Amino acid sequence: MTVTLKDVATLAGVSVKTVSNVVNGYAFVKPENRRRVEEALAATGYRPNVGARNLRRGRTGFLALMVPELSIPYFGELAGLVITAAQKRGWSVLIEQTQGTRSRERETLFSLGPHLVDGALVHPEALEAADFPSPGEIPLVMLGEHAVDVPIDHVAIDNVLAAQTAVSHLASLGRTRIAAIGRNPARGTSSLRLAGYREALFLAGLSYSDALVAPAEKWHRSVGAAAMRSLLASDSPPDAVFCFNDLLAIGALRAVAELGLRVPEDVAIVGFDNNEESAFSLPALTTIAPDKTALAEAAIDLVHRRITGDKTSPAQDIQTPFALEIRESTKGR
Amino acid sequence: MTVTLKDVATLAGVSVKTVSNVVNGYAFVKPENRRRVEEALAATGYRPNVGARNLRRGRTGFLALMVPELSIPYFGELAGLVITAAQKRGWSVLIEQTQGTRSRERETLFSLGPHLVDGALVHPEALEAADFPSPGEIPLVMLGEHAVDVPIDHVAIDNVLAAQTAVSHLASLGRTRIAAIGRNPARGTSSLRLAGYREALFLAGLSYSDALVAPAEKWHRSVGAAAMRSLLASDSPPDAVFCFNDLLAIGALRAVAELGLRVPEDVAIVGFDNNEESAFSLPALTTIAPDKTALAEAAIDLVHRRITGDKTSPAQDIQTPFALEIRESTKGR
DNA sequence: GGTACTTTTTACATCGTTGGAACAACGTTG
DNA sequence: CAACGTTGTTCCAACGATGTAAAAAGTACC
Repeated sequence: MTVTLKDVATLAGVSVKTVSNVVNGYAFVKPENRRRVEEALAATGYRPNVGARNLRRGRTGFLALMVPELSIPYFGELAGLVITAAQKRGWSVLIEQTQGTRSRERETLFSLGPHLVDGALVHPEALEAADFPSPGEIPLVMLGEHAVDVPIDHVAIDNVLAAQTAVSHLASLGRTRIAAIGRNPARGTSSLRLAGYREALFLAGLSYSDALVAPAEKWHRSVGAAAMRSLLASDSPPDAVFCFNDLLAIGALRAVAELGLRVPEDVAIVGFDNNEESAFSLPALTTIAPDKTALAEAAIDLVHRRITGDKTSPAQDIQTPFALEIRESTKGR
Repeated sequence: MTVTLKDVATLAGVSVKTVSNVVNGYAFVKPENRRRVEEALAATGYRPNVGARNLRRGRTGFLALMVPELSIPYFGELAGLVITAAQKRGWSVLIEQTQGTRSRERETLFSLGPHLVDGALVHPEALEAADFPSPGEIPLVMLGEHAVDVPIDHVAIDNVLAAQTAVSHLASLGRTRIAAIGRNPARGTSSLRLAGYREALFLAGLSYSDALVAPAEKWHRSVGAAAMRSLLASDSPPDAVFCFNDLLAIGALRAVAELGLRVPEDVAIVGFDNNEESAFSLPALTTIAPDKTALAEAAIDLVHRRITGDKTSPAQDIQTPFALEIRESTKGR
């Protein structure tokens, strides 16, 4: 049923290796033979057995991408871009979901044998430094915020600066009671964005207050709504909110609307991630827009470099660009 | 560096095969030897070489999932569920994106050699019957609407009935000028949902009018907004709209809002897919909610059955449940 | 102690492919 | 025409695992 090199060789009347040579574009094959082999190839519909080839070459042709959940828009979008970038380099991408739990992340990281994939892009959420495998197992690139300090290649935007930019924008609109939603000590991202938030407050001459920082276990829409409700229920409610991602912001928008308040007149809202949906919310969401394409391509670039040779140079830390996308939720319509 | 069976065997002082037997849980191994092997296994940190094992066994341990684009929420959510369901059965999932173009879909389908993956779940958008590979290549399961008539296992909800349900809901609210957005002759889904739309109109005693059916090349938010604008600009604008997916509906919501009209008072809107974001739009979207988990699990079930044995029984056609999720965009707040 | 049987281990071939060495064929050259 | 470099092809081993079959070890019984 399945056609092997041997079948093609028999049909073409040459050795298996000659067929292999044709398939792999080896230069020195007599035109006559090349023609015969190519005909046999076409006639049989030969497809190389990737497994066997990789066994021989010591490569698998696969990359793993580890993310919390594909159903989260940011990761869906990112995964799509990573797959596209990987394809250009001839890799197929295997996706592993961890639900953002530390145990699943550890398990996944550990299960990525060198035989399964050539390398991996990981977007950790809760991993700690100790969880990382001894370096040199397989090439690893970390995506997203550099929560822990491990000597591993890493690509992300400058989270502190991005958060600071978002909050400074709110301050520049004259808002003085700027809240934040998304504090979560277990997530590295959270502390970076919180740091940016505090920096911006400081630069604007505003004072920091714990009461204005709402925690959020999961950064989901419903959590954002709940957090917003509790902020608005306080004695001195905020006149602006920086949400640590767009989902929280979308939830916040809804909570504000349900209380009959207006965005941005009563409360201005800024998100983070620039999910596609955020350009269409009502009102459209002002947000930090990371260049996700650049992120995906830089990551693939890095892992490519590690796989093809460079095993030794020190871990790199690449920052990709971002922009503040100003929309209706801060500037109105 | 990499540990093979041979290394473990040397360390344990037994033959390679005995180690293999231990690894694979073969019954007749002397307790003493088993212990020694297990120690050696632990000491070396042996991980089986998946490629080699599969070469021998003729299995790869991978499934492919072919979708148009992961950044589309429906596919992101579905892919997540498929991966989870596959994992329970010990498969890893490889994702291929086609952008919904026929050529990419054909290419992808063709490139799925039997060596690369054990089976594939495909969600075609533009494929035609002639594009399908000769049956028996690798197990294939079609997800989503059965656009073309090919003898291939297939899982989906009843699209005609679902569309009919959605539109009947609008009619039951007393709406009489019910429009539709999403007509696209190149997509099988479109004709099914259009058929359901017409059925519902008929059942409600409403007449069909081409003028109320807006085409949509891509079912994206911006297209939905544009289509809605043109519907509202007509002489006798609709008082309700059935959008062929949630993205179109989200776009429509925005167009209505930009014109200063109200949903659902002036125009009621129903979507299709129940994307997570649709529960949080303003107003929240009434929509057809397919049971995506059931869909993913049924598909994995089917492909599992085909891979492990049953190659001969006729193609199955499984219908998974759906529900009408009534929210603010039709019933108000 | 020999026979028959069961349990345990091993050697070997094999999956489909490619790298390397060996070999064959060829035209040039001295 | 022998020696030689160049080109083209074949043979063999290897990648790491497992199935098969046969060898070895152990047990039971007469």
